[in-house]
Amino acid sequence: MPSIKDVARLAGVSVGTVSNVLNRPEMVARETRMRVEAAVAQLGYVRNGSARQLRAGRSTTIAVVALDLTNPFFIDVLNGVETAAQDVDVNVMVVNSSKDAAREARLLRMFEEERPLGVLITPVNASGQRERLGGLISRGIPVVTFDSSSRHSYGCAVSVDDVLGGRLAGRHLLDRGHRRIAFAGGPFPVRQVEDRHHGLAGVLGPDGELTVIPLPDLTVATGRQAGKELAGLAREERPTAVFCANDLVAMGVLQELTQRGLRVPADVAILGYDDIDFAAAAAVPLSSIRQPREQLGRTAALMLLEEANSPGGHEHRHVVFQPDLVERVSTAHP
Amino acid sequence: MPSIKDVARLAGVSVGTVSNVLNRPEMVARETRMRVEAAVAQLGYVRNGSARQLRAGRSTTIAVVALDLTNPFFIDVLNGVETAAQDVDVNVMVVNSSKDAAREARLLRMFEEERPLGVLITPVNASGQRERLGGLISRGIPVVTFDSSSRHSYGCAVSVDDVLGGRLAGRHLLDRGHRRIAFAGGPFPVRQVEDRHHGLAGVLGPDGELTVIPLPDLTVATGRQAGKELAGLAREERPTAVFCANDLVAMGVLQELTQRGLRVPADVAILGYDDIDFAAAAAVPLSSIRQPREQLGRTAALMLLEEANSPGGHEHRHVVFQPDLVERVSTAHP
DNA sequence: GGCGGCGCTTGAACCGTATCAATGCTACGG
DNA sequence: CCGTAGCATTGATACGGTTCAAGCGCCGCC
Repeated sequence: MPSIKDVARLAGVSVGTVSNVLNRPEMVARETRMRVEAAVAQLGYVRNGSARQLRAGRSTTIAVVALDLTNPFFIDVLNGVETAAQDVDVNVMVVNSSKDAAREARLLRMFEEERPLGVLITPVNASGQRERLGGLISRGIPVVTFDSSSRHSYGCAVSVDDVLGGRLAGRHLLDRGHRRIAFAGGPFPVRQVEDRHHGLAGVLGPDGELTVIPLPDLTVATGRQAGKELAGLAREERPTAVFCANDLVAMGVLQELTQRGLRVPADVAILGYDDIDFAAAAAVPLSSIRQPREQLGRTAALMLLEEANSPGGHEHRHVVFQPDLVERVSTAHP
Repeated sequence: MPSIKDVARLAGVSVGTVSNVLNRPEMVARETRMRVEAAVAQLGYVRNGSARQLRAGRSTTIAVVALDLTNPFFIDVLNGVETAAQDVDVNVMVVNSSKDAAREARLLRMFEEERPLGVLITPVNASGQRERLGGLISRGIPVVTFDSSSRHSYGCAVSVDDVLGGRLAGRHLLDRGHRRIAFAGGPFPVRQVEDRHHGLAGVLGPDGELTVIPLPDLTVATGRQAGKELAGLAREERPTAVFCANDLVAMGVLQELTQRGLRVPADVAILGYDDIDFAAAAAVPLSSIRQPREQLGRTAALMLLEEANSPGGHEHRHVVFQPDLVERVSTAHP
């Protein structure tokens, strides 16, 4: 495997010069540069990343710790991150915590060793967050949390106003004439779930009647569970609309209701959250609360890069985006 | 930032000893070891990954170049990879080529510099595959292709028999009494698409009447396009079943047909491919050809690790899995 | 008592690169 | 003709580990 020394020897220059050709080509004489470039090509030389990083003390890739890659929401966020990173020639690597705190801890420990340019993370849960992220932060590795489960973060953060999302949902359903409304989601310690519920409840006020269908998880499977519960209720006490804590749940509810002969939206209206592509593609296209996913990712990446590039003082910021409502058939007028 | 030297000084030993405590603890005296461990803890020392890797010449993380993270299929494969890697304490990092050849090339170049333990990849396309992967291979970095678009690979490969998948689909639809059958998929240079079509066509023989609805891409959107085409046909010439090149397409077809008042499976049966979770959760649960996704990933990872651990001779292998059929409502008897 | 062997530790070499002070060279102005 | 400025190149050093031959002290054996 040719090293920079081999290149130097072949080109008849010193290693310093080769390094200059590679990193600051403008400061080496044209003729020398060409000789070096020829040698590089001839040997098929490629720089050694570890050596560079060791010397430089910093990497050039940012790490994203995704909470759950099976949720398309994160994939879209990821796209935003990659867009921003690409512009400044920074690489993005993704790892998957799969909502597993132990696994997340392992990954973060690994990053303490690898020292990426920065870490973008949706932490698994609030408890222990401080300890798990502390190692990175104290080592000077910028950490930006996005869509965090915790209300207060250590460092920069970007999120979407979930209380507002809940309010949008509530107003929309009231507008459509619904008064008996269900909220399907959980677990409740999760901030997003709590906030969305809270926003909804706040808007309904005394006029509405709010039923909560608690779920252990936000997946299609638990959504079906919720659908089953709804379908089991007598018509006169069944909510006429369900607000689901995310689109996966909404899809499950939709499927179960449909299969049990209930019509959406005529019998029960369904409103989801996240506006994932699959939601629009459902049999009854789902209305949903849309989060600016790519923008979320892009902004998070930009904040991370900014922090990484300002060695001195850096003001941590907290950017909050606003969700909006996407109306589709599942909440149309009966 | 404390280095190994600081630890050595604090513990009153040489750096070599500290290194031994970290890497071969059994060969250092108990008392010394404890002193070193105490020093490590006190300083909060963590090893420098780049330095280790520079010295060792090899990394301990394997890289996965995913073709398209928006397709849940790959996420499941990824899970299999992570399972296998976890067992031997190897990390997995994911990057996303997004079906973009230029991007893939950039990522592979980066890996030539970073020298991961190995690279797992579904190449964007067959053409140019040799050049893009050649750099890695000639540098001794094992490459395993999975679900590759090319029929012949350089190195180990794991894939699923798509021709068989097509045959299973064809037989099933014939069994159900269908004779006018459509295949929706594309682009055709893609091996998977070609093979699935080929398998189907082979089984139909002269009895059946096969219509091909070519698509530029396998997404929900193009699936809707296909659905529109189907719905536009007069009843007597409309195929009574569609075999879709993947589940995303099938979902699009399903949605469009349903919205245009056609019943599934009564008017048109739909058969998908991949058996992603969303397929089971569709309004009309989709029948689909299932690929052993996690196993695909697990096997690919194991082959990669094996190659990485056999410095001498290593026989490249090609493992082919068999798909099977999952029957659901979308192809039930009318 | 000397010697061999064993268990543990040491110190130095090395991995491949970036950086920077020092050096050499040229050309130019005084 | 000398001093100097400017440019291109060099060579040494540091980055933080791992590894390995060599050293050291101690014990048991002959």
